[in-house]
Amino acid sequence: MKMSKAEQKQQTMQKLIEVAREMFSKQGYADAAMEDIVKQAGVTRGALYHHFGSKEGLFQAVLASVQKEIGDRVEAEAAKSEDPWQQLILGCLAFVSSAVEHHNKRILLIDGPSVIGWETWRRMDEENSMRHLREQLLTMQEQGYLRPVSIDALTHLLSGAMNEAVLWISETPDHEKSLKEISTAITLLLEGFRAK
Amino acid sequence: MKMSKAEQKQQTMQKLIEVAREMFSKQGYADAAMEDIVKQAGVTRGALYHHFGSKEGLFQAVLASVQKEIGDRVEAEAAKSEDPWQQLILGCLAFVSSAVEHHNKRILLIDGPSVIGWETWRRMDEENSMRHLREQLLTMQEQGYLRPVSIDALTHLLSGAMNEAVLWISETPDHEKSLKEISTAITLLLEGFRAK
DNA sequence: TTAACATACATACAGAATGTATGTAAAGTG
DNA sequence: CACTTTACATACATTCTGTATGTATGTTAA
Repeated sequence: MKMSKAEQKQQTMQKLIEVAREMFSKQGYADAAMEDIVKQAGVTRGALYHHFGSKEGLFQAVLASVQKEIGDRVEAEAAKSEDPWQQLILGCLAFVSSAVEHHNKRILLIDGPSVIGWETWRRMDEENSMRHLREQLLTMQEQGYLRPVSIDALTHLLSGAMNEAVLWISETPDHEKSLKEISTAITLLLEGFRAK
Repeated sequence: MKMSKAEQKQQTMQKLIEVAREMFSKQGYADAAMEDIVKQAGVTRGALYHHFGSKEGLFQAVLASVQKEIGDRVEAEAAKSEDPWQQLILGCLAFVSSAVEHHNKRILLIDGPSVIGWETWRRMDEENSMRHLREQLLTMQEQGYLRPVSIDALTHLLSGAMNEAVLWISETPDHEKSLKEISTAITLLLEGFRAK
């Protein structure tokens, strides 16, 4: 079983990301020691620093993988309808529910902005998981579904609202109930922007 | 000029909080070294650990002071109207604009949840700066101003939206312009919850 | 008023964690 | 087949938090 350098690299990085993702989400970034990560991944500090350069670099890789997973689910869910308004609502709810299910909220929403800085975090968020939201809103405004309003402002308001919703739901004892409450509230919230 | 223990304590703590607030907001929590903080405050590590117990303890004290400042401004602003609906809008805008002005967003919104944990951060936020939002919404619902909706859910949605708005505005080149856009958007957003 | 005590620090040190410099074996390349 | 690059391992330097201990000064009660 000979391995090419490329395969080896891919495999080592993947393993490190997996292990790090687990530890970052359970202990938080600050309390996860590189020493433990490499030990559990079966390599040494050398491998980690060779591929990721720093602890922050590793975190960024982990964050990207989490964002991508959620982004894919949102996209798939939104595509289930033809009506733009319905697509928007479906996408929002898909984001909230899939982010809640995923036990990586800490990486995605809590440590993310703090560790890599808000600007970088925002850029990554937009590229991976929030891209469609902005596009969807832009399209809807062009087609006259929305009242006149700054799309950038609206995008951030919605994004912030949903992120906080995810964290809140995760803290409540009855996820299903609070998810329903959030769904209702988001639907009403969006109603405010519907062109009359 | 003899100083009582109580005075001395008060003075040292205040000075440490001031210095720490400066460094936390400029360099971020992780990159602010206790050594530098105590040096700049003119005391030693002993004093810091005596009063605050840990770096996290110091941060929590700093966060509380920032939250209190903003909370006071929000309260004052909201009290300028008699109409509940107007009060709500005034309070929201006061929060956003005063948090934007304040150059401690990093402490308040970015490092806060990460350093002391989201649950603790939320509790502090509710006690200091977001308390009135929830109360205001509750009152308004009782008086029939709002559609039937979970107040908890709504509170978190609004809070999250505004926090994100603050960060976004801070990043834009023209604060005044983006603040206006956010104001419009928030007003529309709230409109969705108005009882018909 | 003075002995006993508590408080507010200072100092030195221990422990842990990140990052870096250097070495090495294997794969890739001309 | 020489030689270069890559993917690591290992040892070490640095830095930072937290703790243990010492001390001077203010406070309190007999």
